[in-house]
Amino acid sequence: MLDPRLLRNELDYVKTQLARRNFSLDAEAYRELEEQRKQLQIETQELQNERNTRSRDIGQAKARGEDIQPLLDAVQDLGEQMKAAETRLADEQSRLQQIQLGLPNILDDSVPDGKDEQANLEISRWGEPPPFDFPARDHVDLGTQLSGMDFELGAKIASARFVVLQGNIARLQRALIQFMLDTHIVEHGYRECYVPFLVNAASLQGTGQLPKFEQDLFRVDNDPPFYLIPTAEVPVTNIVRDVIVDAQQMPLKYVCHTPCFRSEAGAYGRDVRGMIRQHQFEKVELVQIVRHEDSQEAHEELTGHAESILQKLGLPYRKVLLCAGDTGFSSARTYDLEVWLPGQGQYREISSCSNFTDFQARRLQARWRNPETGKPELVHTLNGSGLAAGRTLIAVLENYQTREGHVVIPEVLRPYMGGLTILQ
RNA sequence: GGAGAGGUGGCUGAGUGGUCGAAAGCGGCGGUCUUGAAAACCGUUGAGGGUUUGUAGCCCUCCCAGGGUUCGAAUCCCUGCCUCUCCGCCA
Repeated sequence: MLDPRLLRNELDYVKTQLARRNFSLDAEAYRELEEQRKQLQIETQELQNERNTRSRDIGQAKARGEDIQPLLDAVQDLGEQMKAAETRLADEQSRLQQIQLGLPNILDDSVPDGKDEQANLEISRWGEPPPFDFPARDHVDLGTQLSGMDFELGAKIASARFVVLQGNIARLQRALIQFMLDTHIVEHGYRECYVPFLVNAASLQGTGQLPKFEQDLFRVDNDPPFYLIPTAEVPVTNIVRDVIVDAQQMPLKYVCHTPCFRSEAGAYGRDVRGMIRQHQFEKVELVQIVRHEDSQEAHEELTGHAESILQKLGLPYRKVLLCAGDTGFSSARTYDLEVWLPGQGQYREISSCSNFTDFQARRLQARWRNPETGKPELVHTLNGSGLAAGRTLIAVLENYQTREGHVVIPEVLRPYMGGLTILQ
């Protein structure tokens, strides 16, 4: 959510900023609603004030043993008026709030213009695509040949976009997850956590998935409904919902492995082959809760933590700064890390690292107490995949394949694989 | 699933329907004392919002949430959520 004061005082600025995302804000309509709100709120509060004053007088008169009937008569229809005003104000405020909840974050100045991924800005490349002297197989062929990756079985048990992994391929995915968690805990100072995979609507509104993106989520038929988490970002960031964090505890750094569930509505034709786009996948997520003046630096640091996993695994990747049109709803600035997939002959997203500034914090009422002012201030929230384990598994299989269709296990994973060096 | 108890400020914990946003204690902050610290003592200390150039003043809201009764609700009534205890069941 954007600062309501900013919307009130600098509406044209907001409109210009949001236009970068191709989001069109009807400034005139908003201004009108805001004007009505102001009138209604003043009116309502005046009526409440009168009610309070008169009730106090009645109390005092009664205590003195006076006849209070005339006073009671005088306030006869005050209550009605006040209730009516309160109702109108509540309606008006909820109308405004609905609009506010639908407005995306304001982009950082450094975000390049552009409407889609074509305009993303490549920042850096690391590693070289492996120089195979044979035609590269994709992970579906490799996985099938190694007999541990079965999409038909996934479809039988659940539906399309599910997979069953078995044997050493299943173990390899688990090894990747363990390796990532250990690295972030030991080397990068994150705190591991375990969280609910089903969350309530308030949590999803806090991080920005609701009310606007319900079609991307799986809803569980419960009253009130639960939703399967689309990312650990949701439960982990909600740790600080309605919390005022002590200054000494800042920054908070969490790492969390969870399955993620996405309906992929609107992506029916895309990436239908293989494990690239599944309804369920494993991910290790990094979340940071920081002071506002630290979030830029934290964004670089967190992205670096995700990069270090790719580097330790020896996977070639590039780092991309997303353009205005490609940056997510809640984010002010996002880096994508794209890993080289020999089977596709292209770089594909394996991590997305975002600075949400105070956008989520305002929805979450997530604050910290600034010792300098003694007052609560909104935190800044950040997160990034460190990394998407399913896609990392794919990347390992494809980049470490041999002519025979075997897969060499990267050094750093061998301790997690009981010393195994090759899948065959 | 059955039976019972309860949800008040950072924490503990009071609160006959009438200046209660709320006693007291702890904690925090500031000060006195001290070479320094501790102890003691004094003071101070919730959050959100409106108006406004305003971190000034004035005002509104908030004692789990949502309704209701009343001139007036932390206090009374209803519903929901959550927590705790016991029994049953279960990983």
